Amino acid sequence: MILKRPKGTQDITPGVINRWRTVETAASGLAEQFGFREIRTPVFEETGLYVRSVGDTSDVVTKEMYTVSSKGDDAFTLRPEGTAGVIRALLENGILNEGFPQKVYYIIPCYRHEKPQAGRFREFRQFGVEMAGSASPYADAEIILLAASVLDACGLENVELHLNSIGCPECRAEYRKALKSYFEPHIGEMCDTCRDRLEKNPMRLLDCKSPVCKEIAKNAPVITDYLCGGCREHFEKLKSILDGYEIKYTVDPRIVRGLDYYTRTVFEFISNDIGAQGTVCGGGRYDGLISELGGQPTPALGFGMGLERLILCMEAAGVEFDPPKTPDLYIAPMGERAQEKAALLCDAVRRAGYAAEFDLIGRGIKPQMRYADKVGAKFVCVLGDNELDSGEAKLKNMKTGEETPVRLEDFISAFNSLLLNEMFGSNFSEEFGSILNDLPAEDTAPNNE
RNA sequence: GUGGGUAUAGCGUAGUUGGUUAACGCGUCAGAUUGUGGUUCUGAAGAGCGUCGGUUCGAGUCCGACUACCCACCCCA
Repeated sequence: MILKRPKGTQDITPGVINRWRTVETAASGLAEQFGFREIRTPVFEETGLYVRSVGDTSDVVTKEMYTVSSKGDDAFTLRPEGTAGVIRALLENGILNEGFPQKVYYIIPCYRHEKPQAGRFREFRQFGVEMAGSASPYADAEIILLAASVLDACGLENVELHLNSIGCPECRAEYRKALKSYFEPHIGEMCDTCRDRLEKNPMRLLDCKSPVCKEIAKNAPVITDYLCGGCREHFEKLKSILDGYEIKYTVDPRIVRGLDYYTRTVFEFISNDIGAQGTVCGGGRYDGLISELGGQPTPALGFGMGLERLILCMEAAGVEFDPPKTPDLYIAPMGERAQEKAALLCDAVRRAGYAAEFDLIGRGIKPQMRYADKVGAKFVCVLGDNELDSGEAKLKNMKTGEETPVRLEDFISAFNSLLLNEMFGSNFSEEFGSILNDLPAEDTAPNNE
């Protein structure tokens, strides 16, 4: 009986790992271009961290956390999101004392006990960034631009940016009052959860999908009419910066976000191609979080991008992923004596910086050729008694079928020139080979990245 | 937590109104005269039809329960 993986998790098998490499290199590369440095924090944190940051009434905290007790000590929770742990780490390591702004990014697995569905998992991976120390709308624009750049680099064009401002605690209080007085007369007609929301979190009333509530919410007051002067100015400036970047967005007053720490700017990048869970990236500003977690009051903001959703979008759009790495050379030994030689030769080729394989299961020549073809080997070298006795073998170019004789004693330099010719043109090694041969082998080999 | 759908070899599927040794494609392995791949041809291995229990002379095909997965609500990445 084969055991099954836990519900809501997935295996990322070798056959699809290149999809992940594609998005991870795009994300980390762009983040670093924007001046974000990578940070890595524990997968579990003290439960209280999430209760204080994400919010003790949020769905994430009240019903989705994987909390474990550790030998009767404190309760720990598998991180349901990245921001809280990263801010904790920035505080704990004094990084916020090193000057502003601080900009970090991460690629991490997160855990939420939800019922799995298309684009929703119990273990999912996020690319996230956090920036601390800037209250400027240029900072908001900067992270939105970064997110848009990553989506763009992944070949996605049908992902829409939805933007909103939910104000600061002051103007939000005004807005809540307005919402309450608007909904109160209608509350009898609305669904149970909404009745509950009226007191606890009236902003969620706008989000309800039930037709009746939706209809009622249609004419509800919008937050943008209740923003205080500072918040309004911030939002207007952000929009004009985005216009300058020619980033398209729609102002969507219904975006309120389920994590309690957000203030002012909130945004989502939404796709229509991957089912009901279309939010590929969500983020915003959280100016109150750092002080909430015990630091000096410091403006901050960030976003999280769901990598499996990102990959789903790319698959739906037919985007080509970076191809997997293939062997530069496959050595096909025939017989015991040849296998010994093949093993040593293979080792030498790898030390020269190339990817190489040889037969490990004693197959005949034909299956070996098939294997070499299947794994996409660029060259094959057949090694049998003839080659061992004469000291000369052939390197077969699998694309052209062309065979080049090589002396086994200077196999590496011959292979080097062959590959360089392949990459840069037919006479490359004749013109530059002598220079390259004087260099250490490692420096002349392509690094295959 | 609520609702709907599906469940046949490693993967993707076919299995008519229940009836002989469960079929096909891909993949895997092996051959097609002697040491060379990608095409083609031939052959082989591999499931007893999610589990349990019913109905029946007889069930992959009908009924029930359970389980798993998928999708949707909710919420979010």
